[in-house]
Amino acid sequence: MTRLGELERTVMEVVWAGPGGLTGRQVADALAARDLAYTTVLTVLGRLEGKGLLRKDSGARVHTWTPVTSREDHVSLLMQDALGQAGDRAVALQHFARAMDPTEAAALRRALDDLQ
Amino acid sequence: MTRLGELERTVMEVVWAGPGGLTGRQVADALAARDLAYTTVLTVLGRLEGKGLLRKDSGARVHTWTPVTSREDHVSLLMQDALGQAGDRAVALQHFARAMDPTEAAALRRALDDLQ
DNA sequence: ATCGTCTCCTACAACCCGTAGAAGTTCTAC
DNA sequence: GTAGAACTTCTACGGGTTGTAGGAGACGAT
Repeated sequence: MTRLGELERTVMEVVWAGPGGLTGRQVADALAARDLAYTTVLTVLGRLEGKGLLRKDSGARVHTWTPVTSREDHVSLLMQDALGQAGDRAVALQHFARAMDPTEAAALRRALDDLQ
Repeated sequence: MTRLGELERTVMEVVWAGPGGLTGRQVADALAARDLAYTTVLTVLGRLEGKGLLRKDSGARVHTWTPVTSREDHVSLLMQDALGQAGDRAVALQHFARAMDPTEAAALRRALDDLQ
């Protein structure tokens, strides 16, 4: 599991927010506020592809990038990764539960109940 | 939340496993298998202090380092950090729950139940 | 044929991390 | 009380990652 830099994360968020497959131009436009060179965006997209987070669909002239996993799946992986660093996983989960706000704890409980 | 390198994490594990406050020598001895220079260990301890993960208690001659948070608290923070990257936190929690193994899910459920 | 646009490759500076030596200070053993 | 051991602090360097981007080449439209 490779780690992401700040811009890389931002780009992932753009792609996740998009309708499934974005061109470099579309991503660059979405990041217009950051005033990046177009090639900068392409470089980052390429790196994210290299990290296995994006898949490139090469059209004749224009390519599009699509997220390999959903944002929530990705987050879930990160959380499991973090949990994997615990010595005592049950205790870590306890701490995690204790640190959650009540509505979120309820959501998590529902998720666990829907599990079967 | 700063990120940790591999050696940094290993050193944290040593300190977490220790009886509360370890000297550089003790940490270096625990890592003898890696055959590091003593000063390497000291450098890492200093960096971990800079990152706020260790507190240095300076004795007259020998200093000891103590973890600022428990390992499980640290893990819980990492998990929350990861969760913070979700767009829809409830959905992310769902994915997380679904990816857990049953006994661990049970542990988490217990933790949530003990919450009040 | 020219201009705009796209991709690919290369590059560079900053930062992080693993790694450690040099120098200075203090304790200890003779 | 002096030599050596042990300890701390400072500095450094090499490799990897990340943000940033330019140049060159390919291709389509006018």
